[in-house]
Amino acid sequence: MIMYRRRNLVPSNRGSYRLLSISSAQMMIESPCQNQILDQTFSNQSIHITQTPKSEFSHILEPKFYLSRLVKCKNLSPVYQIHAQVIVNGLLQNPIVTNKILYTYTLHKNLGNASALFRGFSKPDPFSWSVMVGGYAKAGDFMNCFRTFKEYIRSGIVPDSYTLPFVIRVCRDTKDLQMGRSIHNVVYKFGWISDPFSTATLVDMYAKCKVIEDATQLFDGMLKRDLVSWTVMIGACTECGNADEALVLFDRMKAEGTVLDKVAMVNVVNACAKLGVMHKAKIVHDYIRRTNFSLDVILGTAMIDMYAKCGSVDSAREIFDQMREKNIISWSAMIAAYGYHGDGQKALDLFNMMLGSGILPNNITFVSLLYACSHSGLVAEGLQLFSLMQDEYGVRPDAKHFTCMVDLFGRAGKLDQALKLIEDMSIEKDEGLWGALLGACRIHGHVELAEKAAESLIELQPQNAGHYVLLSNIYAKAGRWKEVAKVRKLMTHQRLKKVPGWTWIEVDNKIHKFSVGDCTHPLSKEIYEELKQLREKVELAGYVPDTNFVLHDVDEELKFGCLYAHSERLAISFGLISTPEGTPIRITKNLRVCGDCHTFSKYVSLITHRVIIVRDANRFHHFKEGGCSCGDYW
DNA sequence: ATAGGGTTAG
Repeated sequence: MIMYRRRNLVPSNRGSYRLLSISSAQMMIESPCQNQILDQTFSNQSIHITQTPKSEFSHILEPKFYLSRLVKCKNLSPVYQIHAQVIVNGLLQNPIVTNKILYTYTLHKNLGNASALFRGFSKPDPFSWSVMVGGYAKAGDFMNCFRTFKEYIRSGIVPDSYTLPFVIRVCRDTKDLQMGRSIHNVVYKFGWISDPFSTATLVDMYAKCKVIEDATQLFDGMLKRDLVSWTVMIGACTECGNADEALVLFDRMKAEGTVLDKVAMVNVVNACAKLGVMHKAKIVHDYIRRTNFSLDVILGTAMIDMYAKCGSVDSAREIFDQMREKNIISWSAMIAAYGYHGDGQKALDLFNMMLGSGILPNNITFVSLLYACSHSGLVAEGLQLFSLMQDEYGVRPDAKHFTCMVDLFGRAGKLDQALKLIEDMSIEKDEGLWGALLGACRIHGHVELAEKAAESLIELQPQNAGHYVLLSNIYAKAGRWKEVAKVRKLMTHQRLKKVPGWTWIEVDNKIHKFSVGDCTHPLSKEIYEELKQLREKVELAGYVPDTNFVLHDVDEELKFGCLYAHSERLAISFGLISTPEGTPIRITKNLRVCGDCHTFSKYVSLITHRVIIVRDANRFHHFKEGGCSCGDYW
């Protein structure tokens, strides 16, 4: 005699039953099969049942039997089968089995079945709660995730710490700092603060919400730091603009004897990329070599980016060629590397190679490509790519693509086309776009258009003092002193001040940092002298400060004294001078002013072998002595 | 049986 409630299983054909729904299955808990063992074969969610002597099928009453089968489920349909089988065999009372089914539903993002099953639990244990909260988080249903979490906390049962990382991650992904802080309180209240999982996730959450102070405080207070905590903190420093500190942590971590894994290394590599210091990049690469990591896609791609941003596109390419597996991100990173090193043709060649290997470009690939074109003066190619991406690859241009195109036209002196593009575009215009237009106006002295761009920038970022200064300079050049006064007054009124720029010099693998007028560095006298000499050489070589360059930031120039804001031209002049043989002198100027997002040159670097690298908004342009590889628009 | 950290653009 079979003891389950047959009405919950619908007969599909003779001796065969189908599990109707999870809620009807719940009812089966009350009447498990006790006396009979059922031999079952399954197809299409149907259970074929024949009665067999108990001894031959005792294994199907073992929880282990179901657990191992649940783990192997690649999709939902075998899960239904197993679920039905569990019901029929009366194993739904076993919390381990039932929770595993619950977990398997959430793993396949079927929260409907999971919650139906969950609701039938008279006393969900912490495991069940955790699986539900995590399930909603994985499925991207953040509302229900938080709701379930609250219910869990209020349910009165003593919670364990497994649920926390789920909800904290949701706060991180949604950048919901307020919720994150309140979860932090819960963590504290239940004494989970000593749990490295919860704490590491909180550190990560604070970092991604850009509150490095809270991240640091938590990390410093940790009693035990494991590999992940260190990794998260290294990433946090980089994320919040302190890559220097990230590398200090890397050293501390090694000193404590922690062995880094690939994920940790990716974070260290990112710190180097952000810093842009070749010396550090080499140390990190050495470490990676010594530890014999295979270059997987992610680590390899991160290293391509690191070498490219540290100025060596060749080393980047070496890594690229060494990688066995490459995905679209690796290709895009390498294309971008050529782009910001001013080698647009190589970027295009690589793109064609990529297409040849059957990899489809995405929106980011096209950003890198268009960038490469604009910075190499490849106007026709850029235009062609811009239509190709839409017609051939169905990539809708976003603000970044338009920005590249405006830059492409602008640098090539085709301001009217740039303007037309902006006027015709239907998507929202962001600060990058106006910045690109302003950059073009600066080069070509288009005052009215620059005024429009600067005004739009101020409208978008009213707190960015740099925009006001630019606008005021535009008015000053046009002799519109009333407007100048108005803008300056507006600035004072809003208590806006420009953040001073800083400069760093790398000599013999050592970094020397100083800000304008700062003489605290022991070698600052020599540094200023070097800059002075460079300027003299530049002028001897025929460089004349361009007084027609109407829209530059006068304050900025005054500050830096020896270097011009218009560093692109300066770099060409630099190309005519030589550097002391054998001494790697790299002078890097960083106009890091108020998040200045235009195409102003952000760095000028001078390297041995008479190669000049201009770093412009994170991109590099190479100039070799006696020539310029960047097209004719310079 | 369940939990934390990774790549391109900006």
